[in-house]
Amino acid sequence: MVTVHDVARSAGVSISTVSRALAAPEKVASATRERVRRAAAELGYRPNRAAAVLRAGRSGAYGLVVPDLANPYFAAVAKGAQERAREHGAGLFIVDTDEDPDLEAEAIRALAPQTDGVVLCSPRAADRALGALDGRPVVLVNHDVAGVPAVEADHRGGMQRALEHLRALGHHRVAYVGGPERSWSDRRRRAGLVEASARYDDVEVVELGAFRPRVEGGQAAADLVVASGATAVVTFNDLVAVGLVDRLRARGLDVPHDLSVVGCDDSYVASLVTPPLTTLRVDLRRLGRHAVDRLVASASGGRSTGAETPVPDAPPLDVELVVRSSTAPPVRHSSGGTL
Amino acid sequence: MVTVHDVARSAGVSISTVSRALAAPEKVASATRERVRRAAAELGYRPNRAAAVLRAGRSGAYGLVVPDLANPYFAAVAKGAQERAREHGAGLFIVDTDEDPDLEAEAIRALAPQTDGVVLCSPRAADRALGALDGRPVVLVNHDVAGVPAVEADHRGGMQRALEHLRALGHHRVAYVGGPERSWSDRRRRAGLVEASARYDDVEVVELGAFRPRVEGGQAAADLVVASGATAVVTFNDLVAVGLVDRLRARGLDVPHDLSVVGCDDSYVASLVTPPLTTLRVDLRRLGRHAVDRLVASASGGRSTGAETPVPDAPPLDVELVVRSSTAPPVRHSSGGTL
DNA sequence: CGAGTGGGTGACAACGTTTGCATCATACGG
DNA sequence: CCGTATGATGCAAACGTTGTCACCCACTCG
Repeated sequence: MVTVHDVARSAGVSISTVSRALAAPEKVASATRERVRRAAAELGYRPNRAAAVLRAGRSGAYGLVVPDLANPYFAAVAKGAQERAREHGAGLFIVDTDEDPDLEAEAIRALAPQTDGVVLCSPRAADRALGALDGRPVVLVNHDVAGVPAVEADHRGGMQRALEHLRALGHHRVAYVGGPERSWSDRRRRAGLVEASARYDDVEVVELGAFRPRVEGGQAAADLVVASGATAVVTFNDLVAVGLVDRLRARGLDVPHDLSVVGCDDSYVASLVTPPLTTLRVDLRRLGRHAVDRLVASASGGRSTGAETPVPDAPPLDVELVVRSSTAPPVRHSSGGTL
Repeated sequence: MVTVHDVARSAGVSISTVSRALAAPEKVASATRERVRRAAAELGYRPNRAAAVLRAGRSGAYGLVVPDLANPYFAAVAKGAQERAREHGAGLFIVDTDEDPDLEAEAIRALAPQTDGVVLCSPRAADRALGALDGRPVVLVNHDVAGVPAVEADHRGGMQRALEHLRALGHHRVAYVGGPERSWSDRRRRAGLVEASARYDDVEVVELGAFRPRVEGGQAAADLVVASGATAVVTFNDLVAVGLVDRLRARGLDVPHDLSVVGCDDSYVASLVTPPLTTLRVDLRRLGRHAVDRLVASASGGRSTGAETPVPDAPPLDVELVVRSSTAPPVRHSSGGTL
């Protein structure tokens, strides 16, 4: 193993100079710096992370906690976060909690001491989670706790756009098929849609209860949607939309003619199913990148100044409407007058 | 921060005893062990990983290199690997190389010194990659290099099952729509199908060239498949199958009546599209778990014995055929006699 | 009853880095 | 030409853990 000592000997300087030349280049004369750099490159020196961590207290690695890596939503966030961490020269420990709050708390407890900060994505037990971190830098994704930096998508704006789209098509009664009861995202989306509808007096929103955020959830919701008399529906995510479409078809109803469907997330199933789904797209990769950026900012900022450096809250990420074939004007057939 | 010293003082023993009581319980008297354990728990002692790594040389973390986390295939493998690593009490650094061979080599170079071993999943540059690791434990997934432990799925058996299924339905001419040219998986699947067909003298396989392993690839392949005169087709993966079905439909052909389609992977799109795809399922999560198990085995085995402990090659994971609605007997319409 | 044995424990060195402090040389102002 | 300020460098002490070695005691066997 090549150590600072080897580099120092080869460059004819002391180990302190080597360390400084690599970590704090401005503190060393440029000639020396170059000599050290060359020697390091030549010997293939790679600083021992463990030693640096031990001495300096910071680890050069961050943590990311997600409920389910197999869910393309979180996979995309993880990809973005990983990418950005790499660009910052840091590693990323990814932990999949399998949606288990206990596992989540445990993961954080294990992660906290060996990382410089943790990104919590859609935490299932934010309260306990935050307790386990005692003051270590943390960034929340899809969650909100007073005083804790967070990164989020502009759900409100997205829902606004979805509703405008449906209204422009001529829909006046729109159902919302919600996700899990305790989901923060669900609350935001639901509220966004209701809020958007309040702006118009010719559109009303029917809120439908909690459903599993999967295909089965959509299947379970379909009959309620039909019974609600809505001509259009916005779902918690794309999978729910897929299940909804599936069940509607089984009942002989046609999407979009009998019912317009808007999904959420634009996960890649949205474009694959029949009909391709109109959906709300969030740049998840970017969400992950942002989260890491904020973490880096609060981690280094907090350290260098000593005092609390309140990293300014970033503006929420744009949510855009992707129009495909699952939305259309409502047909005014026999049931047209029932509303 | 609570250190061994604090625990030692509290338990009235020396730091060595504390270290042993926690790491090598059998080497310490049970009464002392209990006392130490209790003191540690009471103080909330958490060993400093960095210090342990620095001193002991092993890091308690593994690395996983995947080409694309957003691909559900790799996401599933990553999930399994992460899960198993956690069960082993280790962390997992996941690096997404974005299919870039350079990034892959760099990732490994960065990962190698700070982990106890690395899992390379579908490496894009296995040769360079392995060079970068100089002798550190490594396990390959979906790849094969002489002398390097690997974990793989039983592609041969899977293809055998797919072909038997199609033959039983009455197909005699089966096309294979291949994936990327340099893909190891593609070579295995292709060879598996050809090999299976060789067992029967009433079935022949038409191999079709390299296609992108995505929806577009399938769309591009569709016309060639039709022209080939095959009545059934097996694709490199599910996405290709989806693209294929899409283009066939656009041409007014029906799946499964005009052409039976078998996908690969049973990624979750397979059951969502219309018609739901018959496909070959691999338990990817298990694949990831196995990879980590083998890594742990070769990492600890190699260390404890000193000599090379050739971890026995694990049997390939079962690949099972999931029959849905994209396969059916060929119809003997006008073109029935052409073959 | 003494020597040998071995389990249990403590003292201490090392792991490779960062960093506060001391040192040295150089340049500048008086 | 000397004193001081300043910038560049070296020395050495940590960081918290593991593991080697030596030690002590109790027990056993001759």
